Amino acid sequence: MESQDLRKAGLKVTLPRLKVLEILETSDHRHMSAEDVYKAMLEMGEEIGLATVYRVLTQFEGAGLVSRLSIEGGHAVFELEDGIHHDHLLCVRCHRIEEFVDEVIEQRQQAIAAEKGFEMTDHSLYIYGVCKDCQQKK
Amino acid sequence: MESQDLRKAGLKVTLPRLKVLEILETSDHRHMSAEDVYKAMLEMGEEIGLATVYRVLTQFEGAGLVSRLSIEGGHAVFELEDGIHHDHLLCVRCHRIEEFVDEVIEQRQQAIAAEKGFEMTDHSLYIYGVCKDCQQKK
DNA sequence: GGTGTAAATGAGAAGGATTTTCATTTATAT
DNA sequence: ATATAAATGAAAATCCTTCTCATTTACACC
Repeated sequence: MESQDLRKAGLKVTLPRLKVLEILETSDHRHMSAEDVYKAMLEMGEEIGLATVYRVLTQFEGAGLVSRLSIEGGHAVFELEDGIHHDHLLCVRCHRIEEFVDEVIEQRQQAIAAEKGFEMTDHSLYIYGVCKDCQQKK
Repeated sequence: MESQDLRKAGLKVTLPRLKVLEILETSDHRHMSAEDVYKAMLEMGEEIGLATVYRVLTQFEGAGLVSRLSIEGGHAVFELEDGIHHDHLLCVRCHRIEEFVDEVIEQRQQAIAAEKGFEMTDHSLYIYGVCKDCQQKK
């Protein structure tokens, strides 16, 4: 019942928005760029403009429905927000993205911010490496 | 004796390169964008093209003379490489950048990569917050 | 169920950061 | 001194993303 989520966010319930949500929910990939979503829409036979995809994703981000990852050097990717904070591991070969949660790191970050007199608002942590599959393909 | 560093990196010793190095070494700011370096050059009375600044900084990065930070949403900033790995804290108000080293986090990252079967090649960690000065200005 | 109005859309233009192209200049090995 | 490969500057090109603006649509109200 995603229409409710949209209404709650003060967004009208439109086909493009519903379809973008549907794609994020049903795609094999939990992490998609705006371009990925756009292409998936076209393959689905839905008309949409790339600008609308960006707009909708940005609004969803504002509404807390998705999170945006700003990956080093590249374009942003979006993931459905599940309410559980996590960080990311990225394969530098196949670009696969995995998620992890680590309480020790979370706490150390808080401690470091406090030491430096910062009021921490956010953080971004990416671990880059070669995933198991890609190591074997070598 | 930076000419040596340039030669070691297989780069010809040119005025633009020496001047960019000089600016990075003598600036009050340890972290500068390409634009910052470009403006500093012009203020110094040195002719240079912005493209050259980008090229030179990228080459320096390749040579291990500088590191590039890819800050969320914005442009890249560069810092002289001192051989000591560190991560960064960024003030979201004044954009001040501080550095920190934390062994606990480093080790946890290694452990997480190992758990996930990744061969870790790199990582990027930014803590965002409001610095002490900006908290008081509030 | 119509219908006015504010919000949403699509297409293309614009934006900002960075890279590329290419003709000209320069460093350096010989 | 000089040949040659590399470096430079300016402008164009690129990439991702946002904006503009004319047109369409959702939905509150009658």
